[in-house]
Amino acid sequence: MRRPIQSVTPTTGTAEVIGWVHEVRDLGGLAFFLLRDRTGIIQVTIVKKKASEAVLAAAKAVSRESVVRVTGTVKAIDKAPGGRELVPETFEILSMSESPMPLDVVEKVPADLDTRLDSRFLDARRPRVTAVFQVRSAAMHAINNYFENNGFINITTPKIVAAATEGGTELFPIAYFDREAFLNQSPQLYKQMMMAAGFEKVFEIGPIFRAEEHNTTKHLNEATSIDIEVSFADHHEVMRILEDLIVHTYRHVKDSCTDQLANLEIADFEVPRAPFPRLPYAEAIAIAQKKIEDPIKYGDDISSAAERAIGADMGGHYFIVDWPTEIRPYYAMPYENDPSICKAFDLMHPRMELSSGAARVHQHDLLVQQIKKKGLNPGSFEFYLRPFRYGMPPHAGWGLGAERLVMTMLNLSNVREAVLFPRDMHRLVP
RNA sequence: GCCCAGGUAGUGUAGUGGCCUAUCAUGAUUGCCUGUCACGCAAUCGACUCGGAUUCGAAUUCCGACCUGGGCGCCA
Repeated sequence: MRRPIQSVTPTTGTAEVIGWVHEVRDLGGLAFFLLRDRTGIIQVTIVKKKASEAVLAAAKAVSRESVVRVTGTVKAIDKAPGGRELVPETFEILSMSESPMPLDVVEKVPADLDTRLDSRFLDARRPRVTAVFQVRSAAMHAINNYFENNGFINITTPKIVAAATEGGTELFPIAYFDREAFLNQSPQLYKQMMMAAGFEKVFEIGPIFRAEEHNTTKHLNEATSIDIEVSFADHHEVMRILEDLIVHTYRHVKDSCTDQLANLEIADFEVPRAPFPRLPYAEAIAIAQKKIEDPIKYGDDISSAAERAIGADMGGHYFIVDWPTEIRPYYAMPYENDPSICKAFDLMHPRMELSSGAARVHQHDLLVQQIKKKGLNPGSFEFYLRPFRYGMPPHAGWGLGAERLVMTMLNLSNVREAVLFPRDMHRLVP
């Protein structure tokens, strides 16, 4: 029976392990092989005078990063990593690795991100890369659990659509039989339609596609969006859900990923404390005006430089609330007493935006009016507008970028580090 | 899309007109080595993105293409 390497202790007795040959140190009469699986590393020690012919032959033939099965007795020994080593009775090569390798798994020599992504399967053998995706997995698990435990219905909506969700962003056109279709930029319209269906609380975690030619460390052309929509809720309520979810997710990662965080050399993993400050847009602009060179004024989008300046001031997660209606999508609900601002918000990490959401317009006529104001044609949104004529409840929701959440949580320098196979302007393979 | 910086062995780098038969590390191959843990020692192998131009001479200068990184813009 194969054992995970981590489970082999000084008192294990005999063990079978299967893993990749991480390093080889041949001292002459004595040779050390480090074997790695996703749980850890164990030293296999061969005393050449005592080992069988078959073990010696396999050990001589094997190359680094080959897959081998080793059975033998476990010896407690202080000098070995983990306080134990395996003395092989059998040493079998299951799959030889070619050499040279496209990159150095052991990380004696660094590799550029581009080189790493070209050989992502090898890159991901590195413990610190594995750790990122184990943390991502744990975070997504926590998020799914949170929704399931709080009465949300998990929905799946189409990624092939006929028209843009919001205007503005560029879409990827695709051939749909004899028609043109697009990859969806957001589940926004569909999750809103499920409010009219009476689902009350829905969530969807799925891919979104944007054909923007952006070339930055925080944008992807294919990303994972965590979306919710809640009936009879306003923006305050969904902000509370969002901050609660963030705290819950951080706490789960902190509790369940101690080894991974150690691998990533994150010693001071802090769970943020809710409630997060609510910073009105107007005040955010005022902070930015004081701190950055570039002119920024009320009514502008918040630039990256402004984001960072305000983030430095706030020091942790925070919301920017009460945005000018003009710079938010048509479905954001304007305040009744001052329609020039709306019930929209962004959740910010000091480094960047993580999420945006709003209380939505649920009145058909107001929605049509707002669509027109944005210079869009209500005719192309007919499928979306119809539900608003037959009893659409008031509702609110948000979308949260999964990759940015992982990126900021682990302080990764590039969002591509949080995606196995990133899609950007230059990368379509692998 | 714009601006800046780059493209040299499998990987990461040094080299800004001749001293380059191109540096260093890692790697691979071979040999030696019984406690390594970035093992050590010795030998060997392996590279100037492509096309054009300038020049007696180009990895190095110029032009073009392609590719990469960072910043901005666009975008949530």
